[in-house]
Parts: sequence; C-alpha cells; structure tokens
Amino acid sequence: MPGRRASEEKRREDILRAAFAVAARERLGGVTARAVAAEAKVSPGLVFFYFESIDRLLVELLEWLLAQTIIATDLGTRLADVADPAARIMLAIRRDVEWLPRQRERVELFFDYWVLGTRHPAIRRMIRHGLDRYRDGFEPLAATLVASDPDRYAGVTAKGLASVAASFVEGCALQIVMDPAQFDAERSMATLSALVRAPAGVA
Amino acid sequence: MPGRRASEEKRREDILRAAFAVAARERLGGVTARAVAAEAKVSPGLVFFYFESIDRLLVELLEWLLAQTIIATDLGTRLADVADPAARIMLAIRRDVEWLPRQRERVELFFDYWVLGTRHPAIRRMIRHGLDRYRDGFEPLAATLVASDPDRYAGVTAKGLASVAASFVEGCALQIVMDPAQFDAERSMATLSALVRAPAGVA
DNA sequence: CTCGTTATTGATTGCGCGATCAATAACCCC
DNA sequence: GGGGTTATTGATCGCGCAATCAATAACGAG
Repeated sequence: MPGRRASEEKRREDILRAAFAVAARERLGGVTARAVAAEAKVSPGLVFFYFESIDRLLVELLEWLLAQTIIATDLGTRLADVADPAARIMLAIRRDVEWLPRQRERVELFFDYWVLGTRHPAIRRMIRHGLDRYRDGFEPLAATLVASDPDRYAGVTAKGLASVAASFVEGCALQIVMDPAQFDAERSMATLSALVRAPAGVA
Repeated sequence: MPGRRASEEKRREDILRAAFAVAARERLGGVTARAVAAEAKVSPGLVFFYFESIDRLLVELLEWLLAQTIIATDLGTRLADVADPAARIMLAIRRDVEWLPRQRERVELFFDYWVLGTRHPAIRRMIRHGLDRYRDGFEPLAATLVASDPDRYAGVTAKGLASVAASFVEGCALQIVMDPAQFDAERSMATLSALVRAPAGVA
C-alpha cells in the first residue's frame, strides 16, 4: 500500500543492500529491477524512484563494493610488525591470495563488473581506478624492498615490482574463481618465495 | 527465398564465422540470433536449424575459439632454439604477454566466456580445461628449469612454477584489457627477470 | 518433367526486461 | 482534522530477445 514509510537514505540503502544480496546470489545478470524490488520487499517502481535507472544502481553498487572492500583489505594490517622487507611484501601477497577464496562471491562480482566495464565507460573508469589503487598499494613495500638490498634487486623498480605482484594476485583470483579446488595457494606461495628466494610470508 | 542453397557443413561454418564476427565487434552480449543471421546473410530461423539454440551456438563458438587459439600459441615455437632453461621459460612468458595486446578482442571474448562460465556448467568446464591446458603448457619448461639447477631452485616444483607463470600472464591479461596504455609489458618482464635473476627472454 | 526431399524463409508467439505514470496511502503541519 | 506533500504502488507500455513453424523455393532422383 502506497504512502510514506521510511524516507531519504534509509530506503536507498535498503535497495542497495538488496541489490547486493541479489548480485551475490545470482550475479550481475540477475540484478533486475523486479528482482531487487522483491528482495527489498518494495515495488519495482520504487527502485526507479531512488535510482533513476538500473545502470545508475549498478554504478552505485560498485562504488559501495569498492569502498567496502578497500576497507576490508586494510584491516588486519600487522604488516608493519614484519621487519624484513622481503617477508613483508610476501606476507602482503599471501594475505591477499588467501583472502580470495573466502570472498569468492565478491571476487566473482568484481569480475562481472570488470567485464561490464569493458563496455561501460563509467564502470571502466571505476574498475581501472580500483586496480590502480590495488597495484599502488604494493609500491611502498616494493620500494622498501628494493632499497634494502640494491645489489640483489638491481634492475627491479618499485613500480615494476608492484605491477608484477598485482598481476600475480589477479591471476590467482582468476584461477580461484574458476576452479577453487584445483588452485593450491600454499604451493603457489611457496614457489614464489623459493623463486625470489625470500621468506614465504608465513607469519 | 527458401530452397536449397549450400548444404551440410558449409552453412554451419558460415554461421559460426558470422557469430565470431559479431562477437569480435559487439562482444558476447551482441551475439543474438538476429545479429548472427544478418551477418551471415541468412534468416534468423536458419540459425536454429543448424544450432538448436543460441546456447549451443555459443558453446560451439567457444570450442572453435579454443582450438584456434591453442594452435596460434603453438605457432612460432622456436623455444627449442633457446638453450638456457631459464631464458626459455622467460621467453615463453614474454611471448604470451606480448601476444595479449595484439589479440585484445579475442582476450576480451575469453573473459566474456569466463563470466558466462561461472553460471553455465558446460562453458565452465571448457574454460577450466583451457586454463588447465595453458598452465600445463609451462610445466615441461618449468621441469627442465628446476632440473637444470636443483640448488638454485630448491623448493620450486614444476607444477608450482607453471601455476605461478600462468597466474602472472593471466593477471597481465586482465590489466592489458582494462587499460592497455597503462600496462608496461617491458617493465614487467624486466622486473620478473631481475627478480628471478634469469635472462629477460629477449631473443 | 515430375515428385519427394530439404534447406530456407519470415511472420509469429511468448517472455522478461527497463521504464513510466496515474492513483493512492501515509505522513506532517497548522 | 483537513489539506498539501511525498513516498509507494502496481498496472502498463514498448522493446528485443529466443524459439517455433507453416509455407515455400531449390534441388536430386527416376
């Protein structure tokens, strides 16, 4: 029945949360006005009252998701406790790789958005920005590492190392989402450490 | 006008090629019966005559694509000419990373399929299999490398190394598709080589 | 030349989607 | 408690899609 119920931000957030619930369950393709409305227990029309279009809703959902996830990544930062620069960056990588399987729904959603972004300029920009931020997060760690032993890391730049680290983690994400059983995070981490001859990042 | 024209495999292939043309231009979402039919200059109905459903068409297109691409990867195999095992695997990685930007359409298509695969079991299996094959392609190279200097590569297994190499290349693919201008393949390769202290794979 | 076969057509059906909007019920203020 | 405001509804429109199918034109066989 029509009429005022909740107002302003409350409903917006309800609907966004509902959209996330639907997306987590049925992926981006399942996020339709009707499905979101049903999940939020409102009428389809209300979705368009708060978000002018489904497109707009998707953009705002991605914003919400990015904000949330970056915070989550910053949590548990005891990286500073690790003295050895090599061990520190390995730990950072390990932490991220181990985080992936636990947040598989979310990672899958990111890939959905990633693909959507290849055609949707606004989303593309947001994803780019997200990836850039992720990569840049490695840069201070990489810089410290390179500075700590210039001979060993001759030819390695902080930017280059950050980029390689990001590529590696993102590649792991791909494999994990597609076939979690097949992917052996421990083996990959051990291999990486042995390759680079650095501590494996086990705290 | 109805009637017999070409028959059997000819039309099937026409339609598959048309589907690929459409997909390359407009991505998987653009592959509709109408669009493919228009591209192949036949009527929409004919698409269903040869492929029972659009789903089926997409599966066969992926098969076609995988077959083609694996062949393409095998081409130019002068890897055997490179004596040093480390240089050889680095060259393999470099070759793939440099291939990515040139075949961006195709890579984007793979990602479309990848997303589709997260909900479509048959496609998921095919993509998994493709990724496995890709990873396994590194394994002989990795095995030779490890065997060539067991001390240096203590703790590195062929499987682990192959997996790491695949993750890295796949991560590069992600970044390249999203932001080709930003991604510096040369820098990444140089960093990787310096990290592993192996020749950079420039022939 | 004819007749059966078959590849091909295009109109059609049904569906789910995004989006719109007039009607309406809940709320606030005076 | 009445009237203006606004959040909310649900029926509705138009669209593009996958899929169906009766009609039909091209062909081969005899």
